[in-house]
Amino acid sequence: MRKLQKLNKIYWIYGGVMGLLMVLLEVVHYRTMIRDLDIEIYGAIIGLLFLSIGIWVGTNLYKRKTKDVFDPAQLGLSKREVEVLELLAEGFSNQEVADKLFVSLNTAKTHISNIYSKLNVKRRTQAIQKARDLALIYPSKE
Amino acid sequence: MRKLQKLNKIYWIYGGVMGLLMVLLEVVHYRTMIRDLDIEIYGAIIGLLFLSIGIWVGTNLYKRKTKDVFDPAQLGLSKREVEVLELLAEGFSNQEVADKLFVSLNTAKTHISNIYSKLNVKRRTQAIQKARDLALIYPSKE
DNA sequence: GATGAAATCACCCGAAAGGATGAAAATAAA
DNA sequence: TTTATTTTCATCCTTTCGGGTGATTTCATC
Repeated sequence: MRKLQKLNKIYWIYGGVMGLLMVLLEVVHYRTMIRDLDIEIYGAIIGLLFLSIGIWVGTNLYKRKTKDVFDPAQLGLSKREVEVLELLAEGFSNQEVADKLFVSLNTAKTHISNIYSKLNVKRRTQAIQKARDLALIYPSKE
Repeated sequence: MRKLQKLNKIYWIYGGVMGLLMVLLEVVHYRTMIRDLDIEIYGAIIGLLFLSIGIWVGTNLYKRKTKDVFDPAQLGLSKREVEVLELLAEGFSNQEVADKLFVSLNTAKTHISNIYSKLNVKRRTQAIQKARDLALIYPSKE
């Protein structure tokens, strides 16, 4: 739902930009016609213009794909569970997670198990993966 | 040293591709001249061509930036170990890694243990962390 | 004050992961 | 060809992880 809306927005932006560029193309076109420039120069201008547009679109497309922030609550994750998840992603063992949160090992395990079922995964490495993909935790250092 | 060589290779590839595209451009150009097509069609072809080229270059440029910073050999990691490391980062279990590489579980475990000692870590989550930080593996999916 | 969600803890059990060690093929390098 | 490295596999053992179940305590909300 929300994702679709976002995507649609992106499409609108791209569409608008494309439309503007079409107008620009026409302007350049008629300008060159009037001044009777060589067709090769015209082609070069068009080429350069669209090349830069393509690069811009390409980079932005790639950026879009890799990000996108999510709401932990949407997955039913509690505050505490997000905390645990962050510690998991930092490579801590169950015992270490328990120590850092000042709870027992059993409690930590319970949280972790709940996280797994809510994220629909089976291993901690997968949980970290998923959390990263959903940007529930910081994507990387620095 | 090796990194520079790699980059140079990339530049050569880009250069070569660009050269080829110039030739292609000329071919399209003369073809349209001969057949006396409208200048607008010519422009559209050039535009589309360079747009797609731009998108391709753009995405690849972005990928380059985020990848390939470190030399695995510098840490003493063998080719096979890097392979295993990538599978670890994708959240696979020891058994799954073994299956994907068509080796026994014991072999996979040996590789993994060696990776740990070479990366100076104790758990697989830490290995993934470190590999990510050192950009030994791709930062994110796809 | 009752209700429900969140957080806490415990116990059991099987599966997976990790450590230590040894060793046989296969490849690469000398 | 001989040496060195990589890749492969094995066995034994300990620790950690994960699943399942049940229970108690906060805490906010109605």
